[in-house]
Amino acid sequence: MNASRSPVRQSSVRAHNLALVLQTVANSADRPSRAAISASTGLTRATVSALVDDLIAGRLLTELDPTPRTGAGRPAAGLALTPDGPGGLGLEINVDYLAACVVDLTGVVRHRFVTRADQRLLPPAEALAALGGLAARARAAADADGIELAGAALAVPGLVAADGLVRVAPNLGWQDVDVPALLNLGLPLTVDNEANLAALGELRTDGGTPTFLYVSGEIGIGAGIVLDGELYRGGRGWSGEIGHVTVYPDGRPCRCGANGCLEQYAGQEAVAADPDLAAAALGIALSAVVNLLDLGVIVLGGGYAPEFDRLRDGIDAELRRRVLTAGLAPVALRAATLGPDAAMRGAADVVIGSVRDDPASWLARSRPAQAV
Amino acid sequence: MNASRSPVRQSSVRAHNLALVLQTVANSADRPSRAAISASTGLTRATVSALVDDLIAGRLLTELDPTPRTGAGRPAAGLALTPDGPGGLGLEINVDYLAACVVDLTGVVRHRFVTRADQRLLPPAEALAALGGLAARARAAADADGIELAGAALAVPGLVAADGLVRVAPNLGWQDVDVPALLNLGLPLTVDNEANLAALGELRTDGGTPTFLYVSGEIGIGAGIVLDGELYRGGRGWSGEIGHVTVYPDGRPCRCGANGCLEQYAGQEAVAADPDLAAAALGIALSAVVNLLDLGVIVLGGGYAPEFDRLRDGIDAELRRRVLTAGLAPVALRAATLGPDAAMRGAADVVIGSVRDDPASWLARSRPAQAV
DNA sequence: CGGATTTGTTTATTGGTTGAATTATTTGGC
DNA sequence: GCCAAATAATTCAACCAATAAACAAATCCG
Repeated sequence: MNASRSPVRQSSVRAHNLALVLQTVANSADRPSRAAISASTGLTRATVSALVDDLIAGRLLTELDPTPRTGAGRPAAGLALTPDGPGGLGLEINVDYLAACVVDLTGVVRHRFVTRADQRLLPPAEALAALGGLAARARAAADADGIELAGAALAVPGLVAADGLVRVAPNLGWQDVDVPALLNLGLPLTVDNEANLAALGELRTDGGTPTFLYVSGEIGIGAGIVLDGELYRGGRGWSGEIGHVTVYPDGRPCRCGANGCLEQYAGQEAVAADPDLAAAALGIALSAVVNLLDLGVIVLGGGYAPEFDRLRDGIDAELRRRVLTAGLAPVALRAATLGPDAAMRGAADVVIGSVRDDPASWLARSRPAQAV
Repeated sequence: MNASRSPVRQSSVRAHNLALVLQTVANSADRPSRAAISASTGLTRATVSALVDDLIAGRLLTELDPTPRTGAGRPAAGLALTPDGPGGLGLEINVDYLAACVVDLTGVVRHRFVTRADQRLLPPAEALAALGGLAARARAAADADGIELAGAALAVPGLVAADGLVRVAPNLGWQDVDVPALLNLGLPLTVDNEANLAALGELRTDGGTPTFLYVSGEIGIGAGIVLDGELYRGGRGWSGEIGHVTVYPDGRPCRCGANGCLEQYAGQEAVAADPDLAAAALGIALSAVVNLLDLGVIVLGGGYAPEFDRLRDGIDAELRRRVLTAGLAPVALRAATLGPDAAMRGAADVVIGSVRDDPASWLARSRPAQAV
């Protein structure tokens, strides 16, 4: 148990239990009743009722008239997340497109906007201005649906510091771009690495194992490490740079200055040129990850997903050979289920996840002008 | 915020705040007063007083008569951890010795017992029986000091499953040894990998950065990954197997069946034979770790500690070359401060850490026979 | 010696969960 | 068709723990 550094007051108890109830509903396949929530959380029915009342009043839950249950006794009222409560604005900027989407609390993509254009030619401020326009359209669409955006998150193909400063995004040609200063949406904005956010997108859609590695193969190679349902960002937010893990110490020179980086053997071009070489290199690097972190599941996304069948066996062979515990428990390899939208979806999920994880803060917000 | 799966009742609030107060005292360089604790935690003085009363009654804190303070106003009563409260029993079994120690709540090693003998010749049951004898001596010594052992933890050089089952300890010749069944001390027993526990030992003594990698070079090479002050054990508890990270894909064959594992280039023999080669190989593997996990500190322990000066530059060179973010923030390399006792110390620290992190459970224990 | 100052305790209040009793709404048996 | 059993949800008194504010204790300083 890691006792965090802050005191707990009674209101924290309520905040915690509100989150507990909301997440129980969210993670439930069916529509649980108050009594079912009480049974599965250990809270009293009375307490659950009180909490649910708050969540309904705050437009996070709805009671469904048609009760999906049978048996003897008073029928239960099914509870579910509201599709017309708060929503998340997911944004992505990448080499050849801009994208925005609105996801409601239930996780459904309600609106999706994409602009194809080469972003490498533009100064960051212009690219972000264009993205701001897209975001405004998304926001108008959300307003029309009665969805109040709780925040926005932006996926960037680069290293992002904790405050949203993009230190370097090589394929965009960006360096030290202060995104929050250039992209003011009037919403709380989170900026994160695209592989990180794509990993979170996979987490939410999969629903299965909460601990896995997501590897995205584009021009560069990035990875998102999800441990116990949470993204591991590292000390400075620069985790997951698997593209620069050394595979062949004296191998091909990399643009980063080192030799034999994975990126040179399993980047987009390399995969196209020689899938077997790419698979072997990936297998070597992934074995290192599994030996270090004891992950049971690896998800291949981005450009790897469509090539999955061509890569699988080659990767598997290396994993079986090089992972110390491969004999005790095999490593599962899967293709990502989300397509190219993964990062944008993950970004939106981060926003709605923040509401689902801490509904009390959302309910307590100084209610902003509804649908300006 | 990760809302965990359990409900929070009022008693949890108290449990949390008890831990908060106790840890505030533990992490304080001086002897804080109730008022100082109140200021640094945000709890009311009245609340702190009530909590401190409980902790004193439960023999976790003591009030120090000589108050180390000056100024105007009523003098404060200094608070400190009691040296005669609960203690931890740290155990270690390794290739050529058995060891046990008693550490009190303040972190001081009160007693230490070591038996040198080759454990590879013995069946596991016999080795554990001998360890049990050592543990009994340690317990008697603790009793004589008025220390009530809160539990025991055992460091083993091998893969340990969550329930204490040692799946394989190659250098002991163990396979599937059910340690808790063979070593009944009448105390809660934790079994963990030696590198993991040594890492925790370093964490407690260092007190500095809570995120680092501890690498221990013995016959095999193990690593403990400490993230935000907590050991990362991986999905099945088998994290940190850095010894089998591939360094040279087509290199020397390893006893694990793969080729080019770090262990073949930086194990005990390899370091002795060619320190430069070992340093380069370590540097390559450590670069992979840093690229993946964004760690800022690496601690070299075990057999590496005495060789630190010979290894440092070679490792550093590879890190500078191969870590993508080396230019943005350098990686700090350090030798471990704890000697060969690190794992045993870490084991004892785990026990006293469990009391410090959750004093409420300790206070609520069905008081066992004192000093049987 | 008396005011200022800081520490620690006492007391009434508040917020939030609990448990038991109560009300509500269905199924099923006679 | 009506009553018993069963299940769902709400109401209400009790309790637990933190809070705020007043109060008591112990020292320094002028």
